[in-house]
Formats: sequence, structure tokens, C-alpha cells
Amino acid sequence: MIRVLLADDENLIRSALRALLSLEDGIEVVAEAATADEALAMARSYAPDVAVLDLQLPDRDGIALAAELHAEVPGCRTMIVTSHGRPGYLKRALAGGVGGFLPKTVSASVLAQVVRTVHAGGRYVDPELAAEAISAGDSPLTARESDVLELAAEGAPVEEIARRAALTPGTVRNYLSSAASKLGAANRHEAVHVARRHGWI
Amino acid sequence: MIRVLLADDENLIRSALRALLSLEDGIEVVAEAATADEALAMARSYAPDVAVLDLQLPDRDGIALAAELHAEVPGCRTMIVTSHGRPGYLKRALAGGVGGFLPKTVSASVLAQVVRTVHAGGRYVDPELAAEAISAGDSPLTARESDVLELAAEGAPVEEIARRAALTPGTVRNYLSSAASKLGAANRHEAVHVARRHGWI
DNA sequence: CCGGAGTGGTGACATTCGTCATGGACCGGC
DNA sequence: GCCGGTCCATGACGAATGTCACCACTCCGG
Repeated sequence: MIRVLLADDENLIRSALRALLSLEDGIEVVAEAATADEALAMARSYAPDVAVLDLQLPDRDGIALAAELHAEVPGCRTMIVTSHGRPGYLKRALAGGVGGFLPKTVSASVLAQVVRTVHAGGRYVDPELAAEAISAGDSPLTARESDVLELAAEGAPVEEIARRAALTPGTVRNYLSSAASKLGAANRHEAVHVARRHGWI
Repeated sequence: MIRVLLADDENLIRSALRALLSLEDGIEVVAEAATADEALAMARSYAPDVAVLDLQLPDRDGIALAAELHAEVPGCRTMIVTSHGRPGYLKRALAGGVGGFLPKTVSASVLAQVVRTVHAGGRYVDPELAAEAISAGDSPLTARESDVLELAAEGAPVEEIARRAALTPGTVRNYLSSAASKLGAANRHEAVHVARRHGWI
């Protein structure tokens, strides 16, 4: 019996997934969580075989949670389901040791099959997402450029970004400028959109 | 027996909802659709009693779809479930004759109950969403301000917005400026975020 | 040990943006 | 018919932003 932990902030989805997976032979949902913290606590108590994580949780993202789970609950393998399949996340997830990555557009039977694959130590990535990731390529941004661009995402002025990043305004503008040109954007706001679309921030 | 149509682009959610609702007495899922067009076609064929629609479908939003369903399939009542409960949408939905509006964070039993309520001609709105909608109030923006702000959403420079809106750059800046001040934002990009969060664009 | 890449910074310059005052045209309500 | 609100526009001013050149430091790989 494969013991599964579900983590998704949407109650409806969570209980629905539970219903779906329960119909499958050899799969049992032993715990549910709405937040990453809750999921960690649950995983410590129940030591599930596979954790099915939503990409976006209220407190952190599913990739960070997966890393924590690997560290704290060694026997637990992880897989991520997501509504918005941005390519960049896939790379980060795979690099973080996540065993499966699929969009919520897949069918229930595929989900169950992937749970089994991941439990057996295998990996599965949705073919369409994989294709997107390959065509999108790596982020051309450096670490700091990404940081600064992320801080610029909410439309904050340069000065505030500078304070939050502990940089001088001039440096911030340099980073934003180079990021925008790398992304083929006319300004930082367009750059934010491009980077978001590719999952680079 | 209440005959239900499901419309959601996420296969996983759709089949999961089907599984959930099938467990309920007196509810039967007779059709599923991944797009609005598909949902319309299905509704014409099956004439469901209640249509459960996702707010965001690939081709249009659930509110537009609900309006079309009311026009083309008279006996069909509608309700909307959504991941992102932006207040503005709720108002538009209610104005469009939608019978139920709830976030996907609700439990399965609530969902089933709302299906029954809506089928009986009643209305149900998630209390939290309702509170948000009331506190958020109506959009303070005029029609043109909304238009221009929407065009500004992708980070385009003023000149491009002006061309796309058939306005002079000066006028565009005036609208953006007044929109930003109405929304309490320091600049148009922050204004876009605020308006998005409230469902005003 | 040298070069390249990344990081952090300064200063200058042109452009864009935000803001305000002002004006005219149009429409609906009193 | 007048008033108020919205729509569209112009011009001008200062602040914010984008761009460029240039510098110093660190770290890593060849």
C-alpha cells in the first residue's frame, strides 16, 4: 500500500484528489495539509511514502517544501502538481530532487500512475511541460538580477527596491537595466512579465 | 436527481469533482467540458439542471459563459467556483444571474449543499468573499481609466498604450495618474496590481 | 596566474513618467 | 438652461527611470 500525503490549500481539490486516489488499488491517502508547515508536521507524524504537493502554497512554494521534506523525512518521495506550468519551476523542482511534475490538466489515471512511478523511485515529467522547458531554456539572469527583478515585481519604485535589497539605487538601476535588455523588454515592468511567463522569477 | 455539468480546464479537478459529487445522494454529473465552447455544446445536448463553472476557462471567463448558458439553455442554473476570489468578479457574477459563487477552499460537503441550493433556485455566496466584496466596494475607476490601466498591465510604455487606445500620450498619462491616485498607488504598475487584486480589471 | 564573470558602486545624460493647471466638447439630471 | 461629471487634449515642470562608461573587488577555471 502506497501511503500518500496531500498538500494543497484548496480544500475542494484536496478532498477531491483524496476521493480519486482512494479509488485506486494500492494507494491510500494518510494525511492532508493546507499549508507547507502543516504538511511538514503531518509528514513527521505519518512518514508517508509519497507527498503530492501543490506548486503554490500559502506559506512557501512546493519546491521549497519538497526540499524540506527530503531533509526531514528521508523515506518520503515527492511530486508536484500545478495549475500554471511555468518552465522554470520544472527545472528547479527536478534539481531539488522532486520525482514528478505535472499540470492539473492531466487525467486521474495518469496521476495515479505517476504516484506509483514516483513511489518506485522513478521520475515522470509531463511531456508538454518538458518540451516547454527545453524550448524556453535557462534563465539568462544572474542571481542578483533575479533578486532585484523579483523585488520590482509589485511595482515598487527603485528606492524601495534598493532598501529592500540593501543596494544603492544606482546599482539597482544597473541590474534592472541589464535584466530588461537580456529579456528583450523595454522596461523593468515588461521584464517582470517576461520573467514570470518563463518561470524565471 | 440533479443533473450537473462541470466546466473546468483542469482535467484532474474536473474528474475529482465528478468523483466527489457522485458520492452525494441525488446528484449526477452528466457532462464535463474543458472549454467554454465545449460547455455550451454539452449544455445544449444534455440540458443540465446546474452548471458548475470554473471562473477562468481557456476561451472566456465563467461569467460570460454563464450569461450564454442562461440565454441558450433556459432551465440551466449556474454557479462558479474559483481559485482566486477577487471581489469584483463576484459582483459581475451576481449581476449576470449566477446562483452560487465560492472559492475552491470550501469543503466538498459545502459544494454539494450549494449545488442543491442553486438547483432549488436559491443563491449562495461564500461569506468571506462576500465580506471582501462589500469592504472592497465598487471600482472607483471610470470606464476609460479601466481600459487604459488594462493596456498598461503588461508593462508597455505610455506611447504604445496611446497607440493601442487611440489616445494621445498626454491623455494616457492623465488617466493613469488619476487611476493610480484613486487606487492609492505610487505608480501605474502598482495600480495594476491593486486593481487586479480587487478584480477591477 | 591570468581572464572572465559576477557583484557593487559612481556619475552623467536623455528619456520617460507623474502631476498639475487649463480648456473644450459632450451628456444627463435638476 | 445650467451644473456637474466624464472624456479628450495640451503644455510645462520636476522627479523617476533607462542607459552608458568606467572602476574596484572577489571568485573560479583554465
